[in-house]
Amino acid sequence: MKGGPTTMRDIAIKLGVSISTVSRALRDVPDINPETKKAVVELAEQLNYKPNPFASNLVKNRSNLIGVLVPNVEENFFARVITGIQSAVFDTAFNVIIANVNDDQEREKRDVENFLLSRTDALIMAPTHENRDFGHLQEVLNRKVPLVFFDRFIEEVPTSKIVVDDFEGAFNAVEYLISTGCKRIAHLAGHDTLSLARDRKEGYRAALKKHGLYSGDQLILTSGYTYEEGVMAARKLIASTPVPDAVFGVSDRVAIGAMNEFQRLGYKVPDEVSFIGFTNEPVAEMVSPPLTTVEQRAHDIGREAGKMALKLINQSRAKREHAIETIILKTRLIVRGSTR
Amino acid sequence: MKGGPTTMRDIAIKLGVSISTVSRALRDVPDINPETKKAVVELAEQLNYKPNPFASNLVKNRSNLIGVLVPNVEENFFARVITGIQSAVFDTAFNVIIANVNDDQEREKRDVENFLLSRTDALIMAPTHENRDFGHLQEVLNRKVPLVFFDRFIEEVPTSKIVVDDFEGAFNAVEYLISTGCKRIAHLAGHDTLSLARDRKEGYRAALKKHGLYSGDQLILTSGYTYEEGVMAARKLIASTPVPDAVFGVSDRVAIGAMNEFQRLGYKVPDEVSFIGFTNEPVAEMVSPPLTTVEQRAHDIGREAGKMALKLINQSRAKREHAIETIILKTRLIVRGSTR
DNA sequence: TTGAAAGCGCTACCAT
DNA sequence: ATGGTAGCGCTTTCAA
Repeated sequence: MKGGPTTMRDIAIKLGVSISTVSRALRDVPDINPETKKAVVELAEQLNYKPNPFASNLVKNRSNLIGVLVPNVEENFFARVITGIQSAVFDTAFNVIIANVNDDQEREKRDVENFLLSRTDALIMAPTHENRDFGHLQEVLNRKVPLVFFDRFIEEVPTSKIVVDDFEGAFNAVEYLISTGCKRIAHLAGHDTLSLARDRKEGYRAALKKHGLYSGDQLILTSGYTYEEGVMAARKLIASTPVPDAVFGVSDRVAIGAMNEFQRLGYKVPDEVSFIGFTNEPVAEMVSPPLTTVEQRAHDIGREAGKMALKLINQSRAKREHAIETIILKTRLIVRGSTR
Repeated sequence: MKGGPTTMRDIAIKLGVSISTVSRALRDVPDINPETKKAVVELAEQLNYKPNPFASNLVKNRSNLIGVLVPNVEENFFARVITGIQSAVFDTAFNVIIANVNDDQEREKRDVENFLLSRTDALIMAPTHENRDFGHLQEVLNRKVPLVFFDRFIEEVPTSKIVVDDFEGAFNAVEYLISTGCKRIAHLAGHDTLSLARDRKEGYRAALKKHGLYSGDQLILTSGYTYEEGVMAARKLIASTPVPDAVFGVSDRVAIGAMNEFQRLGYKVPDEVSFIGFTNEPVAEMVSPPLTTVEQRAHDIGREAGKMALKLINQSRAKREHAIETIILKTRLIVRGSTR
């Protein structure tokens, strides 16, 4: 009995059994006398015994930690994904540890290495934009640490992923614009480094083509995702002739930036110009008019990613190889006041 | 040489020295021959040696983890605080582990206990609304684990904290409304369980009193913090006579909800009614008109909290007692279009 | 300045 | 069903 918290040793001594027996009683192992088990568990309870995670981690070389890397927690989408992951993992033995990468590949590398050092049992991540160097992710695969991508993924790194159907989401959005009578639909696009940006752009093109409205990419502006970039893009669109009668943004923020700037310069929304965004952040319903957008199901993405990580962890333990699985969630168009 | 990663043992054998020597060489201990140290460090580098955190944690009974508990990551304010904490901790030996408590005291208790089990070296948290039971926090104090509150705090739990001057922020906001000619200023208040809600309310009252405009609390509505609650509150205000000519909200969201509802029902903002919020979330500049608000310096709060946690950890190590320190950051009024 | 040895708390293997 | 023992990788006495 040394000062610190109760250990198995304490329990073993008080009960006159061996430490091994205590260890077995406290876990779900078969070979244990129910009465012994009961006695141990009761005494453990009474002495407020808590296992020391380091000791068992050291032996088992696992951490019971799931590492999550997001580009930026301050983006509501990623915050919601985190909540989703946590809800999937909440009543398991695992804890979630979050790294905020700030869309910086160097930081991503560093954080992935840190997670590997900490023996995280799985990694869930949305890789950064500029991923040309996959060494750190390859290392994750080499070590057989389960890796789950969400939202974004890297073709060259074969692993499981959870994404939404970006193509279809964009397609439906643009088709909806067409159904309300819009003819000259601009797209504020993200950079082609991200598959989601490419897919949304493709969905946009496909919808136009289907309805005979596609005549090249003149109405595509590679703006980026932010509010300010939306404002800038709007100015360019307004300078063009004729001015578009609808704008489909790769993100809610870029769409809102554009919408506000159009309105500031005197255009009526949605009468003269319609706007649709992508993601359905809370801000979408607070702006005027409320933004029609594509629900990206952040929470579901997170929950599925968490579930998949847990599943892969169990598979690893059973020494099976990971099957690479892709879950594609369907989006849903949320119609609000920014469209006719 | 067993398959796994390089250990100190591997280095010791290759160099023909003892493990103790390797251990000393790899840390900053004085009693070590510079040449031995050099040789060890070089070989370690070459073999890509990485210390096993569990082993050293087991011995030292520390985790190099700083636990952060936030009510809800999906609130932009808390996401920004997290970024701030991470920026303070980034190039230290520590990692930040985040728990998302969902404003649920039971979950907070559970997560605090988890952190204690994981031997987190410090805790940074904004306690939940309904904190009547402090057992888990008392336990943190008992164990001499540094505890830092931010944004919210609990009088009964004496510990260091980082807050903004809520009273002054509210006072300045309301005084600004008065300076623009508003006379009948309503306050959408939070519940008195949170000191920040009480302080903002007091700041509101004090500004009115100073200018002879206070005549009781009839214009105070205890609405809550959300957009929807703002919408509801607006309806009540509009039903009252006379209708207020300004609204000061305890949060940006509640202010925006109210502002949108006033506008929907035909009121001109800011000509007929002015609005001020609190926090300066990004949404504040996206709504129409852009919301005047009190900058709450989330990032600074996080950075200060992180720095304070690190400082307290070092003090603990030196076996000194913690000095309880309170850092009060000054707010700043950001004037936009929702006020005259 | 270095080495040997004990031990952090737990798991897992081999006996019995 | 239980106990003994070795060992996970590291830090930290104590001796030399």
